[in-house]
Amino acid sequence: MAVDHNKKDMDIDNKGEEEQKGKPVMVILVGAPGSGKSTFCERVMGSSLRPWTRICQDTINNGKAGTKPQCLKRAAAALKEGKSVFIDRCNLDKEQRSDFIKLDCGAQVDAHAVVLDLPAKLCISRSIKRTGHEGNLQGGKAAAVVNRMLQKKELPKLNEGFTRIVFCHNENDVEATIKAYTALGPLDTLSNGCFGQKNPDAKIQLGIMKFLKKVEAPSSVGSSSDSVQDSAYPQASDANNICFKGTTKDSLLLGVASKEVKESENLAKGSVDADVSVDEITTLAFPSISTADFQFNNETASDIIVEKVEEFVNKLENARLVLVDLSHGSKILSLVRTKAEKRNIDSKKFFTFVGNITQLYSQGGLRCNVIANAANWRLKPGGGGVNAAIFTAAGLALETATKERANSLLPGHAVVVPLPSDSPLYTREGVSHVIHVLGPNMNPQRPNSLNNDYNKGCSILREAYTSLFTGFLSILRSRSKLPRRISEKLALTPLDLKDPSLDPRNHLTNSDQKIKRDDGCVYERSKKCKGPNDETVADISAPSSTYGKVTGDKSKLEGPTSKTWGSWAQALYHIAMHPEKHKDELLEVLDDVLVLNDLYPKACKHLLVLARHEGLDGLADVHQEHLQWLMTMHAVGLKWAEKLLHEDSSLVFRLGYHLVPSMRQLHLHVISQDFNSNHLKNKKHWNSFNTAFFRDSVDVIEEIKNHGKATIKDEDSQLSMELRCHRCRSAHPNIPRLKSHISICQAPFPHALLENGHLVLAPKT
DNA sequence: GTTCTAGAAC
DNA sequence: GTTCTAGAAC
Repeated sequence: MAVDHNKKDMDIDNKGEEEQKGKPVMVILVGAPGSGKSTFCERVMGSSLRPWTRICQDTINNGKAGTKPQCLKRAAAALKEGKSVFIDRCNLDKEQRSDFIKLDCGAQVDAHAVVLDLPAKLCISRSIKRTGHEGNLQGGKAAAVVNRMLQKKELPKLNEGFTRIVFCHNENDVEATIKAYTALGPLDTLSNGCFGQKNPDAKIQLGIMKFLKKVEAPSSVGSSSDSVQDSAYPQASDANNICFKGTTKDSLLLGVASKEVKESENLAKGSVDADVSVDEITTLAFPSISTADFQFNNETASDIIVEKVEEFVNKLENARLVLVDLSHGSKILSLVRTKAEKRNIDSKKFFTFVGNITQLYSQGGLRCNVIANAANWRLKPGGGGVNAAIFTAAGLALETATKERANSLLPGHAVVVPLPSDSPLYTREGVSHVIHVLGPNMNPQRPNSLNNDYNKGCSILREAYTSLFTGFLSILRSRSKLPRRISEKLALTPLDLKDPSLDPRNHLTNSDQKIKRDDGCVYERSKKCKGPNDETVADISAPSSTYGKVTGDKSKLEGPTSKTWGSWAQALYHIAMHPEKHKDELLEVLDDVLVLNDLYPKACKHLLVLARHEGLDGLADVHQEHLQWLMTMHAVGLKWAEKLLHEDSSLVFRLGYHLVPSMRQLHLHVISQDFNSNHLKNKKHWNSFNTAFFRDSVDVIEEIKNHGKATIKDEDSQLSMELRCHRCRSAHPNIPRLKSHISICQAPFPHALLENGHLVLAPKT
């Protein structure tokens, strides 16, 4: 099975890069005498298409035993020639291995470890039986030697410098690994990661395997006997069975065997505890969002992942991003790996990794301080897959900590949750933060699927990764107390410096994020984002008298009040996030806000003041903690109104927000009240500036001060109201007639507008 | 947000 | 026949 996957990888990798030369690989075999290292090499070399050299210390000296430096020299020479090498010696401790890993052979060479961690009993009996073994370790001496070696055994870890480690505990594992290396053509690569390490927490793994079987194509799930992928998650340890059920008469051998098991456990545990406090590179491990149960197309998803990684990777400084998948044959990993290579994304800053996201350190040796969870909208455990695994591994601490941050999550959004130090995920794996992120659902079997609407799907998936990576950046910022540089200032809002817990982006209020759910864990989107139709349906099916009784059922059918943004609605957002790319369009660039002319002005003068704050899309997102933002925007808007009044004192300005904006990113309109513009064409245009749909900036500030949020209601009815002159309030049948009226109407403005600073006029002279 | 256009309103 | 609106597509 592993072989099949590799072939698939190969197909993808080779597209358009036929002429690219393969990279040699160094495979360090790790195992006691009698574990089958030489046999392993011979089996692979016997039918491999890749040029291999076997470096065997027992025979390196003209057929006699040689020294380690001889092996090193020979290995370097072979690698320089482009040959792959097997280091066929015991390599049982870290020090023995490290010189080979550090070997300088001109080119970049991946170091793999193949650990033949077979039962000691088996190794010893083979050593005893064998005659003519190259190392001359025969007969009764063997037992004592093997015993001694195994006592000092130190299992390899990825942080020694390996890109891939495979543990073989039985003959089936060995066979599968031989197959994988035999099938490794000159241009192929095998997945990075740690495979087959004994697993202390089999329950979670079984759950995940079950989940994978449910959602992956049947072809990707092999029989457990011949697959490297499956051998990573043994359902029962054969090694243990042999050790403890062994019927050997030799008590020495039994003692060796049980000691081996015990020791390997201790090693794993001890080393983690010792290293957790070491401050390593900050790393975010994240699963592919939406491609499992939510069935987002792998090809498209991989494009988006690479696109978003590319966008963020340069902002990471010393931090790294790692895309993680459990399955060795992961399609998404191989797609992303290929595309990231093509785009020359720094492989030190971003790489893919096969492993369980909840055991990256203890099982894979990869330290990740931050992990992303493919969460469900309720931010609750369950469901299966990554979400279930993370909540299980992190314990109740994560649930509690999550609840403090948010109660729900919208597709495309993320929430950063610092992990309490009593969580096992913190103590065992060194994970300090979990970022929950929710992607789009394309699975028609799940409630509220996007029904193959990949326009929406893609934009939500993009948002999801943006939110995830921005959340990660906010953690980085909160860690380093260093002042930000200019470049970061351009990309990030001031709040990013603060503790992520203060970042309003990390909080979601329930009130404006009502999301319907079904029984499961999956976010449910109403088919139409807005519209009185939905309300009507809900009213009919759930009359007001029974409203309260229909709990959690039809009464919640309105769906979310928030909406997804089409690609056309992102223009202001892009400007706010990357003002440096839009210098020509900007009238003013400040730390917190930007000022620009509205592209389609609805009056002689029509400016926008844009908040440079990720996650503030419209009034609905504004809360108490954004008050300073509103004040700044108002002050800047006022300054510009006054500036324009200075140029033309006949103008009158009004400052305000649209109740439900069409364009993403909170923006304040600064608009002159002549409405003399060819771009003002329809009822919606007019009403959006001349009904309650237009919320005066001063009123919004008051409302946020007093109530903590803006009331948003009747937006649709406001937009379809009859057309009335904003001065004399006369009604007009259509837009042309209204426009001809307002061009001549000289009536004073209504009192309400003249009071409390709603209008900005030139000072009377 | 705009553009396009069918069909309603005049 | 022309003007205008409103909904879909982008």
